[in-house]
Amino acid sequence: MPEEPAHRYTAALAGQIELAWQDRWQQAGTFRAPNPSGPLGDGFDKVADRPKLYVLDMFPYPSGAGLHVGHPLGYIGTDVYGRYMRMAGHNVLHTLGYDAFGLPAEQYAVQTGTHPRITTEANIAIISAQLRRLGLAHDDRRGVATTDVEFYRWTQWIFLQIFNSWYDVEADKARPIAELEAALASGREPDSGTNPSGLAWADLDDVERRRVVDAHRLAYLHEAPVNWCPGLGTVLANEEVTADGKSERGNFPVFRRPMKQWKMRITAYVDRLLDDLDKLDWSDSIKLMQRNWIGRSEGARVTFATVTPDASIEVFTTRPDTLFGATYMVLAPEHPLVDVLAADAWPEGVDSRWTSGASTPREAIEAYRKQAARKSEIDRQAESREKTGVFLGMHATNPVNGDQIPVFIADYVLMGYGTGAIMAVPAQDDRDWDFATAFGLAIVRTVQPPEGWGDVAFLGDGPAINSSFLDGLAVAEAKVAINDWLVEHGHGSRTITYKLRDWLFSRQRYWGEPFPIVYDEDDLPRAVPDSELPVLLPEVDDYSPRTFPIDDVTSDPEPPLGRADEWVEVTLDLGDGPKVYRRELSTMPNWAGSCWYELRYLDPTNENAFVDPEVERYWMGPQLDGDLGGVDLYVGGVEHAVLHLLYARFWHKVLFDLGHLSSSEPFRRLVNQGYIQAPAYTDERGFYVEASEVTERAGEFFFDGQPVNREFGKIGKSLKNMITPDDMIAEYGADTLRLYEMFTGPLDQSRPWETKAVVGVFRLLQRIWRNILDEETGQPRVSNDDADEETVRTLHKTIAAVRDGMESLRFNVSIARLTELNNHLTVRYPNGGVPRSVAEPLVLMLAPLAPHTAEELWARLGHDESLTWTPFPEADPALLVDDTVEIPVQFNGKVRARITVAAGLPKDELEAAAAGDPGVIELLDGKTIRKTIVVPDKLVNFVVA
RNA sequence: GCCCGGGUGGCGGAAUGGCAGACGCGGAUGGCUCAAAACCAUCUGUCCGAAAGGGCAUGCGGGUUCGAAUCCCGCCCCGGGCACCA
Repeated sequence: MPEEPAHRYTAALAGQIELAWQDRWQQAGTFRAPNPSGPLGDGFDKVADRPKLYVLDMFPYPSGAGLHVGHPLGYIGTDVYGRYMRMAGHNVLHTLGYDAFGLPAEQYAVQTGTHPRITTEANIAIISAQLRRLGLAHDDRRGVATTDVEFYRWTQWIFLQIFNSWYDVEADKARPIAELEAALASGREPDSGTNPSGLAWADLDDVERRRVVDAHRLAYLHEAPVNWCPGLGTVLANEEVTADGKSERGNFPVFRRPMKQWKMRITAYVDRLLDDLDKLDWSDSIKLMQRNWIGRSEGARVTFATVTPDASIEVFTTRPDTLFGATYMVLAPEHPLVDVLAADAWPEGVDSRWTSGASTPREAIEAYRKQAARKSEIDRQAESREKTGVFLGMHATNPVNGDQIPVFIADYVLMGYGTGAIMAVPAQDDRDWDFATAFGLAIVRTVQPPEGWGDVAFLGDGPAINSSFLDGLAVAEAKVAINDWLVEHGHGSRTITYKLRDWLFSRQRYWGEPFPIVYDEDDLPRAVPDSELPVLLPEVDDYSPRTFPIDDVTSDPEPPLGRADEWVEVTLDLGDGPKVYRRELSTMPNWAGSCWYELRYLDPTNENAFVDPEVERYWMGPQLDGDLGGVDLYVGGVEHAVLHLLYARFWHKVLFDLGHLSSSEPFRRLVNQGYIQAPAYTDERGFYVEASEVTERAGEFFFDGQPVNREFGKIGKSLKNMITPDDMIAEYGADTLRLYEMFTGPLDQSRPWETKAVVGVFRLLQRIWRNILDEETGQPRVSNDDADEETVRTLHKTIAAVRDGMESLRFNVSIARLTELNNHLTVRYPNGGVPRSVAEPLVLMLAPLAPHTAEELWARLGHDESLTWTPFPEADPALLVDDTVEIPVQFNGKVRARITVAAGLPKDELEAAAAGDPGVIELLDGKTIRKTIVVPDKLVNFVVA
């Protein structure tokens, strides 16, 4: 029997309402944000007097699995905020595109032969349907994908801007490379390290000059160590390499070796990337992560002479004050000096621990390098690991005391940081201590540890000892003194180093942006002219790179683009007549598109520029003195705290330097949303198993009959624990899903998914609906009577609290306060008749959170227009304060009584009222008041004995 | 290993130096009903107590303060990142 009232708020009704409103919004173009000019400029005059607001989400990768319930957390958050701010009077720009180049589509293509574009477009279609169903207020004209030809054409253009630039340290900004060429021609010295020949510019031939210029560019070719997997024919990410040095796919050996790669000179920007952090509205934790990642440290370079002339070892140290305690040295196994320095034979009486049993140093080095090449960097830095290494059979001279100290290679020293070599001071460094202990090396303390310090390194401050002229100085003083000494005697200099390395920009893959670069007969790179853009990704019949015998370390990769024979060679006229050139075969990394997509959203159809300057200035330009400009609110996962956010800041600054942008930072305010976590399960081997097929018996978890371990982590394919929004929408509707995700906690907090708790917010919508509409007829059951004073006060307190929650992105509190208001109405008006003067603000406050339901209620209350542009209710400050307040009276900080007094009672009167209260007098009997703390409107605390 | 974040009832959370546990889920009891569901009402941190009332309680240990979930120090556990996953 269908007992249910015809107009009750059910999942079916919610679904109908939602689809109808989504169609209506789309037809009306409700969420289209007009630009100040250009093709998207229609209707700007209507919003010209509003402040602008640019809200941005980190865009999704269109994975084949579609969206999971974790994705929309941020999207709903920005949607609620954007809708609220629009009602609060702003011109809001909000849209969403796709970060669509990437490995999964390519790997699928390798396996199936399906073109990644087909897979990607199908995935985008699925995801955009999922997103549309959430009712997000996006401007549908702006949602570009990084794989669109008209998008990556500009990614290539920006690459060329970077390629055709150099960093002028004097001017502290990037400048066009042509200006460098002009300066070099008129006598400017090349930057250090860019002219290995040492000859004057006039004495260089054309090719040598081009090499010098190329070495200045912000995008340049460089030998960089990578994980080379000949069996797969490609370079792998550290995460694709297993602990024992095999590829995760295929289980082939992986070798760490240098390879010629494109790099981006992000290190030229370190100081600006650091300094400008101060001006950004980002959380302190993210700023700290970026600072630590950049890793600026002040220290000294110290030169250690060896018996080989012209082959002294340069080290960077942050502790030059400990130089007297340097009892040995370590080079990274890949360090170029290793081959130069290594002795031909072991010295007489060499310690057997130093040789690893090899008969000559070179033999030991070769074996050790092989072993080190199989380890990941994370592994190599793990402090817990046992220290390994081999002796080079030779010594270096400690410049301060002339001691001959042995030189080793060891994998705990990395080529990528500092100079790739260290002076080892076991007494003041844990890793050096462990190594020295294992190899029987001398340990000399040069900082006095405190009394009773154990048999371990001492990293703290204390007076210098065993250090000649430094003795007695504290660490900071000793650093200054030794630096002066090093400079004076020509053994070193004060320097600053950074952990940040230049950005490795090449990928030996198919599904990415082709480089707009060709090589000439001298094998030097040349820019493809802007008029030849885009360089289209060619068709190939096989998406995999050429593979090699699994232990062929030395062969060079042949990326998939090499299979496009007709494409690889191209005839161009680069100003010296038509010639045949060979194209760059690698593609750009996935990060490239995400470095500038926020700019393209502003002007997605522009064919003449990546963005129109006027449009960019309107949406992202600096607003006040000291403001650097950028997106007004950027929301995304904290996993992008360093890489994406640093790369995007870097590109933005280059474009700013070259005069293409008015803003010098891309993201003015950043909020990291939390994760929705879900249980994931690993089997005995540590591999993830499909979470939906795991069963629970008596608190234990089983997969396919075998016990598995439960952990909580990010939802997604890698943990095999997908939960999709589609099921939730089918069961409750999109507004309920939106409310649930916003209700489970503040936006920046992670939370576990709990399907059975979703019903709570569904009931809230149902109760609001019932308080406003008759469930039998669907007609309003509100009255035009005035609300009573308590209801009016409750309404205004709710408005203030809801606004506060919206602005601080703590929507859970806004929802709780709306629930309280609605509960109050349910009790006060059990038979209907909620005053319209309360019902309407309630609907408007609900609108950013549950827009479909709110629109429907608003329409049924008799409004023809969408409430999207209706002003958000404002609280009357006079109604926020009550006439009387209840004050807790504490004894020694514990509440013992309560008194009710007039609000705003001054301190002395409040104290008198508390002391005069009969209950308090009784409690005070026999006690002495030592002190009284009075906080008006808050509490009274008697400190008694 | 290094860097960042988090830990409050059975569960999600509220309170950011001033009444710990708002709001919701779950649970209990009652109403309505022939009955069930739905709905409505009341209760629901824990221990002692018939009650009144009181003790304990915000991962663990210490500290600052009249007063600490909140600030400081040390530890434990969980999550994120570590440069070619996105």
